[in-house]
Amino acid sequence: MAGQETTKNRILDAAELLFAERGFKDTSLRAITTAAGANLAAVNYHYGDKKGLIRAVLSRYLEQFMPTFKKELVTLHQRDEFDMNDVFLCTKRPLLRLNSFKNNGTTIFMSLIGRGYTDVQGHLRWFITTHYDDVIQLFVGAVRRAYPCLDPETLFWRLHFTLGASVFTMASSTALCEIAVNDFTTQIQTEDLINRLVPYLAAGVTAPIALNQGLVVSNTV
Amino acid sequence: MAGQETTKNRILDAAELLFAERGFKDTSLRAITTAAGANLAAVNYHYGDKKGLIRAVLSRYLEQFMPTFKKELVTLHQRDEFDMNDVFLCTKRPLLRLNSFKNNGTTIFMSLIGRGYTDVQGHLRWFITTHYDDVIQLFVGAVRRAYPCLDPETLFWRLHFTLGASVFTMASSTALCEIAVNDFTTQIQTEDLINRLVPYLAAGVTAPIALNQGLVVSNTV
DNA sequence: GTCTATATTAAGATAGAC
DNA sequence: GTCTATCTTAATATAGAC
Repeated sequence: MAGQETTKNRILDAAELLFAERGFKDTSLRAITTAAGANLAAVNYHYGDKKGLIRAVLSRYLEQFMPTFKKELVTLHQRDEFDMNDVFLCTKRPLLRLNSFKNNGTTIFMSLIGRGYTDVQGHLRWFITTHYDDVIQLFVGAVRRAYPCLDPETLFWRLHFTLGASVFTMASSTALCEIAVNDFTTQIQTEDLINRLVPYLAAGVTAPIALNQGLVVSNTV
Repeated sequence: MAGQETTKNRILDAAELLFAERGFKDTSLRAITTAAGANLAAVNYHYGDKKGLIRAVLSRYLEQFMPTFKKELVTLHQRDEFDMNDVFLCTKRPLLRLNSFKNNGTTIFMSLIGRGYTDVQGHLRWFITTHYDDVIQLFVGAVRRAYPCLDPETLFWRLHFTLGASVFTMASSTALCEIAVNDFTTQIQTEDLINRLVPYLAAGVTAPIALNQGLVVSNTV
């Protein structure tokens, strides 16, 4: 079904690699079809246009990731109490599972998410909030339960910072980890990266609430 | 000297706004020259090519930011002791000073840095490390002094996470803060954003060192 | 320094034969 | 479904008059 070596699938496979490496805008349909050993016209035939191909690449990964991520979150919510590390650790298993779905799957997925947020403005964001809003709500709810004293505005910003740290790391992880390439090492590195990222994010989100530490430049009273 | 209303400067002013908004790749020379009220050929005449223009835009801001940032770091290093918040607060005054250099200067600079790291791969990174390596070293040194027990690898990754959270927030700050537009409110928001970001980053960098929390999938012993 | 006109390149997309 | 050939558009860049 999903893994057939059809032209349509070869294009998808080639596209996700190139998109992850160079970004969506910087990857031409010619580069994709050449890498896939397909004809230039094939993309338009099978996916309508480039946007359709991007959507297909993103959704294939999201359909792998989101359901298992949701399961983790549901399980977490069943516990009486948990901390912020537990919340972020919910991403771990779903992320690593992508490596069995596809070679280097975790890294590719991470890069794609990063690209999707920086390259195409709002495209991915819209996709996720319309299709997977329930998962987002579960996640935000878990963060709130783990640290209830966060006011909504601080929560909003800190989740945004978190997204930034994750997405940026993800998008450039290939460039950074250009050391080892074979599968086993990649597996180790991916898990290691998550293990490093989780405590950082958890500590950031649970930081003491900022005081009003404005620079007093000219205080008249 | 620097603020003359020459065509060359009008192009620079128009370019930095458009680059910050849409990114480097998505901003055509036509859009820039039109906004600047200049002829299309003027960019090539004054800056050689588009890369030259991008460099000029970036370096004009970096020349404003880096020297004052360096001063703050030197002053910090003179103290007997300081914590991680103090380290990150060194960015605050230099960043806000950009608002007197130019309207909305802080936000524009932040966006440009964000764009520079995501759009053009390595371009900005090279620029900073070759021209301002001393400042980077001072900064990393301050982080080390504030939290000496960090091993080099953990330090490396956490600074990278920090860069990601900052850069991503910066690049999308305009999109997020599309609420208020007038200068006074912008000033407030910029400072507020820094005040929110600093404790998050400081807490992340000083998080407890990650234990080896690997997923035991199939442990044979 | 500034303009018009144009060269060059590259990309997305489609028509129509097979 | 796949291919060749081609259309269309848009971008960077330059030549050469003024």
